[in-house]
Amino acid sequence: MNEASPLATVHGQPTWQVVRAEILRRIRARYWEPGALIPGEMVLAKKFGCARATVNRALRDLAEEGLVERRRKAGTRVALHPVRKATLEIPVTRIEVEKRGASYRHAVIERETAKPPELVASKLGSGVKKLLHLRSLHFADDHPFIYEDRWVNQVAVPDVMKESFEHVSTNEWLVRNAPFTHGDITFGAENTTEAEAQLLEAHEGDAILVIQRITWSEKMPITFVRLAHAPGHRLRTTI
Amino acid sequence: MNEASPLATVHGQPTWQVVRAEILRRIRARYWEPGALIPGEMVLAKKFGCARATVNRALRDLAEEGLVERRRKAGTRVALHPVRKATLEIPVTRIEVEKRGASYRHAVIERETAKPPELVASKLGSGVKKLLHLRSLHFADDHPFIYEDRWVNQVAVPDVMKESFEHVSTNEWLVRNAPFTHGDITFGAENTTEAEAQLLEAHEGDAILVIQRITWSEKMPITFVRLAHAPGHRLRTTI
DNA sequence: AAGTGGTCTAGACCACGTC
DNA sequence: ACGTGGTCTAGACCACTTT
Repeated sequence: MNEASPLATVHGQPTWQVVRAEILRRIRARYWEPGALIPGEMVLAKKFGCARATVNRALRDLAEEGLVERRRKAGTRVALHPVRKATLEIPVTRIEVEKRGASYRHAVIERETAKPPELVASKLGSGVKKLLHLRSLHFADDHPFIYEDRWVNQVAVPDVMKESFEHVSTNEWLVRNAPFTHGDITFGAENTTEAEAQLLEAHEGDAILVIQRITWSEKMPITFVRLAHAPGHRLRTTI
Repeated sequence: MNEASPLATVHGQPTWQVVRAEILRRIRARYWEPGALIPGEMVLAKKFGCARATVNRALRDLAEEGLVERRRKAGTRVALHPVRKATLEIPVTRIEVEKRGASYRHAVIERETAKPPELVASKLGSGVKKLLHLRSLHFADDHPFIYEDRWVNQVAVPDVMKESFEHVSTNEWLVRNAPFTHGDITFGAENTTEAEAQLLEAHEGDAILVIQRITWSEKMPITFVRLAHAPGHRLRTTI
C-alpha cells in the first residue's frame, strides 16, 4: 500500500477528482478509520503535489456527500455514521410520463373556490383564506397515472384565477408563473378510498404511493398538493 | 430594477453566494427567461466586480441544482424544465429510530444459507450463488418499525458468516465491514401479506412503504434488502 | 492565541463542442 | 478555429473554534 504517492498516475480525470478518489480509497481501506482525523489541507496538498485549493475542492465534495465532517480549527474527520443521501428528481408530471415513453394527457375533475379542510389550512398557515381547489387526473397512455388534489393560494398567485388549466397542467403552469423558493415533501403509503380507487381504475384498499408537497415563495405559501399515484408506481434512484 | 450593481451590499455572506442569489433573482424575475442565454463568466465577473472563479462557483452551484444548464462554448442557459431534486437521507435504522426519540432494538427472525428466489437472483446477477438470507425486525420503543428481508453475498463479504447479528444490525455491520460504492433504490407502496401484517402488528392489506435497495462494491454485488415499514411511516424532506 | 478550513483573486492553460 | 466553461495555481486574508 503506497503511502505518499504524489498524484496517482490517472489521466483524463481532473486532479481534484483524483485526489478525491485517493482519499476515498484510504477511508474505505481503513487507512483512516471512522472518526479519525485526516491531515490538514496544506499537508495533503504537499503530499499529492497540488495546490491547497485542489485538495479543498476534493474534501468539500466528500463533506457534501456526508463522508467526512469538516470544522475550522478542528480539522477534517472521517464520518462516524456516513449518512448516504439519495436524490430524487421531481420532474413535472408531463415530463415524467413522456420519459416513460407514454403519451400524456390530463383532465380537471373539479375546480372551486372553497374553504380548505382543517388539515390543509394548518399546513399552509392560518393567514391563508382564499384558496383555489383543483382536483385533476394525469393520464399515461390513457390510463390514470396520478390523481392530484391541490389548493392554490390566490393571494400569492392571483393570475391563477384566469387560467382554466385545461391545456396546461397546474403543476407546469405554476413552475412558469409562480416559482417557489423552497418546500416540504412527504412520501407515504396509503390504502385507496373507494372514490380514489374508481378514479385510478384500482380496487378499494389498494396500496398507493402518496406524495404531499407544500411550496413557498419566501414566506408566502403558494400551494399544497397531494399526489396519489396509481398502484404499482415506484420511484427509483441511485446512491 | 438595478442593472449592473457591482456586488449587492450584503454582508456576512460569501461573495459567491451573493452572486448566486442575484443570478437566481434575475432568473425568477424573468430578467433572463427560461431557455435564455446568460452572459459569460467573464462578463458577469466584471459586472459584479469579482473574479471569474467566484462567478464560476455560483453558476456551478446553480447547475448542480438543475436551474441552469452549462456547456462549453455554448454557454449557460436558464433551464427550460428546472428539475427540482429532493435529497433523502438514508441513515442506519438505529440512528433513524433514535432520532425520533425512541429506543432501538432489533431481532433476527431467521438466518439461513439458501438459494435466492428468482426475483432476487436476477437483481444481484447470475454469478452470485452463495447467499446468506436474514430476516429481522427493527423495533422503536418495542413497536415493530421495519421488517427487513435481506440477502448477503458471501463471496463479497465472507466475514458475514462469523457474525450472529444479535447485537449489531446487519445494516450497521455492513456499513462498517463492507462499504459500498454505489447502489439502486426503489420506493413503492404495497399491501401487507398476512405474514407481514402479523410481524408488523398491522392488519392484512394495510398499505406500507417498501424500500428495496441493492448495493455494490465496484462490480461485486454486496446485498439486496427489502425494507417493509410499519403502516403510517413517512419519509420527509425539503426542496 | 493559534491553527484550520472558507473564500477570494489574477492569471493561466486546457478540453470540449459549436461554428 | 475559436469561444466558453473547467480546472489549476500561488498567494492572501478572513472566520470560526478549539486550546
